[in-house]
Amino acid sequence: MARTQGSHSQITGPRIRSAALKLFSERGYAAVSMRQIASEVGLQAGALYNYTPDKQALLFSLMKGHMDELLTAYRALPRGGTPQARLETFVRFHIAFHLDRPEAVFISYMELRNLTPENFALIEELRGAYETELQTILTTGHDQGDFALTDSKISTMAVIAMLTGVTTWYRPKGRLSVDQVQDIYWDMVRKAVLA
Amino acid sequence: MARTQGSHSQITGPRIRSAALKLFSERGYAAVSMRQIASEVGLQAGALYNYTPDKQALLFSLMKGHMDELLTAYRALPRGGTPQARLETFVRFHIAFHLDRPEAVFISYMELRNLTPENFALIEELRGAYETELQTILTTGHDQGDFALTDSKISTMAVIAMLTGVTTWYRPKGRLSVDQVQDIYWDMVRKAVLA
DNA sequence: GTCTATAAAAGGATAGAC
DNA sequence: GTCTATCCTTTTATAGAC
Repeated sequence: MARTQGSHSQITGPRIRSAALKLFSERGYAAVSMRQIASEVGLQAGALYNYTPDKQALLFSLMKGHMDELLTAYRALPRGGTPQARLETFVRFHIAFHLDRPEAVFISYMELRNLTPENFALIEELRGAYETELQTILTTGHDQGDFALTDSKISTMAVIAMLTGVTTWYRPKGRLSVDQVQDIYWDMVRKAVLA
Repeated sequence: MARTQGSHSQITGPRIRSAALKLFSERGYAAVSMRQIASEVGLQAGALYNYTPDKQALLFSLMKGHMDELLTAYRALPRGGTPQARLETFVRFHIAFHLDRPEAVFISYMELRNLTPENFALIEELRGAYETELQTILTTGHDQGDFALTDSKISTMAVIAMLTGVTTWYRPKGRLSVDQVQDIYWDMVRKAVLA
């Protein structure tokens, strides 16, 4: 049965992170109190400080973890093939990855301004690295004559904005599967950059 | 010279709205206090309540004003022509309108969750009406064989997400003019929905 | 219409008992 | 490792003087 006191260090940390992820994504970092996070986990507020030095570190940890996971997962994919094949891989990966963790995606886009300047710079560097992965594909394809782009940086931003937008409307119980969504977006992206 | 007391009802209201718009967009609704808004205008916090019943009403007023302006401005445009011409009008309008008021755009996308349920429903209705304008263009073009769409609702969301994304990277002093940005995005949208 | 003053609640974070 | 208790600050909103 439930204990109201005792030692749970192995599982309490992840539960706090999970609760913070949920509450931050639902209500926003600034609108969520440490007491609310603690309550969600079944703790008193003071106990949280055994796991994070402060609220800011908790937010940063969630965002850093998300960006690290994004880059690691993408870079673990096979990288060969034509620019078109690599672009298709990117599109399908981006959609699947983002639809799989909507809360972390939401936080990572919405709470940037609540990071300290130092933490913001670190997250932006990771985001930039991910964007560069796509931009490299697009410029390679452009140089080989497969793609027609006026400006590779803008195309990069446009494609990422379009793809990330799936998280604003997709619902797992909805009428479309992730596979179908991937097919539809790949079709639009493919045509949009076509030579 | 500056007065520290006195009556300014004609201009204080707009200045409060302007200050709130700026601060909400920079730091987020929940992170901005009424004192900070008042300070930005050169008032004490209590004076704000001559202009708004509470903080929530101030946020809602800004978002409602933005959405009303968006719909009114779009519907004032000429509506005739082929689906392709109407789509181009939409794309260019959406970019120009959004780049012209980045703060209101930011708030209207980021602060939805800080609205009361009633206010949220009202804003969502306006957003839905705007999306329907685009979806109508796309389905008309699809039915006439000009466009090839797997799913008109998804195409609508994808195009809007892509276009609205300009506000995340565009800077007025940057290397591209609004005209150039419109050209680039219109090229991508046009190809993306092409039959 | 704005000020000062204040009420009443909630916030982040810490100390010390267990 | 968690609890209770508390410090100190900040918050939204109101009351009454000017």
